[in-house]
Amino acid sequence: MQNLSKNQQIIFDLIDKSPQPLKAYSILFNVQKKGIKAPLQVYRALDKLVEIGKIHKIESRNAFIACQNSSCQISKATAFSICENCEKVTEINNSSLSKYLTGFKDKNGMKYNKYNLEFFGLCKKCISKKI
Amino acid sequence: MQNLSKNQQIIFDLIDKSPQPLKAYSILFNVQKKGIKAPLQVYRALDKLVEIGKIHKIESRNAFIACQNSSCQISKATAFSICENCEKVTEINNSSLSKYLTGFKDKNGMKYNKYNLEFFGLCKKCISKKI
DNA sequence: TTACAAAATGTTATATTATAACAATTTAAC
DNA sequence: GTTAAATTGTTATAATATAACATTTTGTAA
Ligand SMILES: [Zn+2]
Ligand SMILES: [Zn+2]
Ligand SMILES: [Zn+2]
Ligand SMILES: [Zn+2]
Repeated sequence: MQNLSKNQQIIFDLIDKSPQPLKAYSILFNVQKKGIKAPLQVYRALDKLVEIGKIHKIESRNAFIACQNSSCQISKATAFSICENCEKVTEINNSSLSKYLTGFKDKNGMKYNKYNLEFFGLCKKCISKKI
Repeated sequence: MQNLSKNQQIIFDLIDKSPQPLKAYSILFNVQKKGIKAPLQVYRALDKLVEIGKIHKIESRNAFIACQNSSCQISKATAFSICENCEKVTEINNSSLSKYLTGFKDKNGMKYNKYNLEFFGLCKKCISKKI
């Protein structure tokens, strides 16, 4: 766990406080008052934060969420549940699932060193609202 | 299995013949000689093809691949292996995996109706080349 | 066979997401 | 202190995707 640089810390703090995933340009808008003015500054910080496992990218949403586990072994094994109604995203921390997927071998002979899994459905709240 | 419209058929044929996933603007470039001139025409066909399960979107690559199974129950349960060296993508068809994931229940009480899984690593060829 | 609705198409403009290229500054290691 | 690596700053541009609106085609049923 290394120290974050100024821009990395500003952007991580914002994402970490957010209850839902944030998009890059929404992050940009929110950190402009702190002196981060250009998309590239945001993307560079995001790249680094993803690389060190402090945040994850939700690929189907082009959005970023703070890691809710212990940096997921540097983002090598990630799983999320995504509510298609309210867009709430939760990181799944389930050892049976991660064991199964980490140990998974397909017949194609590929050697996997990473996976990303996204489940879609309705969250408890949205089910109970019968939406 | 409904019939495809003209644009849908043109674009599906192109994707289906391709050994690797295709990106939207690469598709656009390749079908301009067939009269499809605007991005929106491509995206509309892609949306429809995804909806009916003839193709899948590889989210981490923003690219599209023809379904290699039987339209994956209308794209509700998809898994891919992606070589990070040569970018070869293969659709995984493994009933143990799909059973496990379709039956997966997390403690958060969410009801899942869909998932997408992407494995990353090195394909056989790239391993043997020791890249 | 006409009338209607749904789906698909055509077209222009624009929004959103992401990177290239280059220069300067800060940080960390030796 | 010198150097290399990482980070930052800045402008421009590339790549991905959708909005809005008009028209045409297709399927269905009176
Ligand atoms: Zn995590
Ligand atoms: Zn919800
Ligand atoms: Zn499929
Ligand atoms: Zn390969």
